Amino acid sequence: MATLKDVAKLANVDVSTVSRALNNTSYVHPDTKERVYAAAKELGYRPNVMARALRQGRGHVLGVVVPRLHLTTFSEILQGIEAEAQKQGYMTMVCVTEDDPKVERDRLNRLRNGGADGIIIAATGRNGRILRDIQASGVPVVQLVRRQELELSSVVADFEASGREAVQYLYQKGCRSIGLIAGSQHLAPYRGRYEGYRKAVAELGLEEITGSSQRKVNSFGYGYESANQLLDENPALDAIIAAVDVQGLGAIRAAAERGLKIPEQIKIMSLTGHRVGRMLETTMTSMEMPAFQMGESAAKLAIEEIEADPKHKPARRHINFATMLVEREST
Amino acid sequence: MATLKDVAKLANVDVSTVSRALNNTSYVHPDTKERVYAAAKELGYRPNVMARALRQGRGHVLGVVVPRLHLTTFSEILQGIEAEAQKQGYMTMVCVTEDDPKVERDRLNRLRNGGADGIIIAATGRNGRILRDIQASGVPVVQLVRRQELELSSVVADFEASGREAVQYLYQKGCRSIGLIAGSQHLAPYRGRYEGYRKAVAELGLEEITGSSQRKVNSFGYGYESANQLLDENPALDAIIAAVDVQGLGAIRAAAERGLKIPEQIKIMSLTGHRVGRMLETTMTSMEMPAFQMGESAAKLAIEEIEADPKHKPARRHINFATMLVEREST
DNA sequence: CTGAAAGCGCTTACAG
DNA sequence: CTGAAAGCGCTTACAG
Repeated sequence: MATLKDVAKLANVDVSTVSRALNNTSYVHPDTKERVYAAAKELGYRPNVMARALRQGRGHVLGVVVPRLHLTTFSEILQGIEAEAQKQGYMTMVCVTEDDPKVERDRLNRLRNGGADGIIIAATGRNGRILRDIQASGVPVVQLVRRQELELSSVVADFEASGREAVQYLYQKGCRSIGLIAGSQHLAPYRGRYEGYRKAVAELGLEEITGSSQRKVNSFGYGYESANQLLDENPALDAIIAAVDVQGLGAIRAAAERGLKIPEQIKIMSLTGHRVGRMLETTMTSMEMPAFQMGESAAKLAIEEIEADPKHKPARRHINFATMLVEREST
Repeated sequence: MATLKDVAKLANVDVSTVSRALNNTSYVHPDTKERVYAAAKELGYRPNVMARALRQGRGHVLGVVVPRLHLTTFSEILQGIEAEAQKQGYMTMVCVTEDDPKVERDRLNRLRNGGADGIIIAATGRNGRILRDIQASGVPVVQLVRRQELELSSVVADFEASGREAVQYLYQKGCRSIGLIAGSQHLAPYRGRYEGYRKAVAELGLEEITGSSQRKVNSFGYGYESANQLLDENPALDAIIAAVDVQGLGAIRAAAERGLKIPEQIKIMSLTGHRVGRMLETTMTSMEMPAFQMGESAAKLAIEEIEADPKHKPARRHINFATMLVEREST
């Protein structure tokens, strides 16, 4: 690989001149510039990003830490992050934790040692101190979907509102016995959805009916088992709200197996649309969140903070995206 | 951030000794070592990965280039890559191209300039020369899912066999008019599936019936439109094979809208399982590919070649994973 | 307008 | 067993 030195030799100038010419970083005589360009081209010169990164103290890398990608909104969010990163000249380093705090810690440590200029994370909630440390050391941290630490910027969807609106919508559709597949209360989004559900149900004078399962929370099995539990214990149930799409799929399956007609006998909807809802045999009503945009937004926040003048770092920001009811056949 | 120099000063030794002690790279007196460790700990020293990368000419980074992630097997494959990368001390840099050759070229150029030690790519097929160049320049390239260049290592599923076996399976189930949602013939996997289909149909003396659409190939809409076309043009159709799951969902939807009973009146299956097939109201038979393992395998190939003695680089390898028929309710 | 020098933070032959 | 020096490939004040 040709280096700056090789180009300099061929163009008969100093490496510093080559650097300036190639980066347009200060005036260089047009003739010289031309010679430099020609030499660079002839040698197929490509700047070494690691050297530049070391020198500038910035590698133009965004670290992204998520629990999972497959069949998850994180895959769509990640596409949004990557798109924005591309636009701004950043690369995206991705780490999958499976929500294991130890794995998370390892990856964070690796990322902070110069691997990433900023970190976007859907955290387990067990490494809060490390995250605050990282932020304090000058590497901005943006929380994704799960807001665990108030001191760190975040991009989330309004899960509480989505829980509330779902109940109101179903009530207006005539439902009076509305079950919620609640999910893990350790994680902010599930907690938020439950809060919204709880308040709306109370306001409407309905009974609170929740179901859960021992399975992995973001799974078909979780939805399937929880729905069966809800249906077993509440013969009058006329609606099921699932926290996420794959749980909703499980609930649809459970209802279908019992011969319950959707939506006539039971209405089912999901609080987090993956865009899978519209692809089903019976398409599923859901509260869609703008996942791609949320990714872009998180990337913007991180990059803005990375590139801000160190003396005037922007304040922490919490961005809350509204979710939108998309009515389909299941309700 | 504390540097080696700071640690050296505090421990009263030279930086080189600190480096040796911390990396266990040659004998250091136990007492010295202890002092170094203590100093490093006290300062919260973390090695700067960029400096190390520049010096060693290797950043322990794997570049992964895919067309898309959301609702795609690539998200699962990526999890496999990332898991193997983690295990071997590598980070994963991901680039999403949307199958745009220009984006692909840009990202590849960025990756090769020191961003990545090896590249795993599901390529558009339009940047073959760049890929061969990269491989020639010492950065190994592994093709993923789509084998476009014979000179480059690859990890794929046996798409041709999956097409063939699907036809044989449906034939044995009694189907005699089997349609294929073919997909783009520019891309190796679709071509492979079609080849398998074509041969099997010919051997069995059946008619070749294919459908397509103008929509984005890996989409619900593509499957929906193609299925409608197949059903319109072939009243006797008794089976539809979709190339990928999301197309299969579209086909199921199209059949359901026409009031066709699945599987009694029409059987539907997919040639590439995303694990979505088992979550449906009518679960979908599919040829599942071991996506996670394929990711691990691609990462292993790449890392092996990265770390091989430059004098004895391993030969190119083509790994072909068998797919497996998973029978469900749709057939 | 351009060159010479220092330095980003490491690693690694080379001495001793 | 450890230190001093060179160097990975750049960028960027500092002169002139």
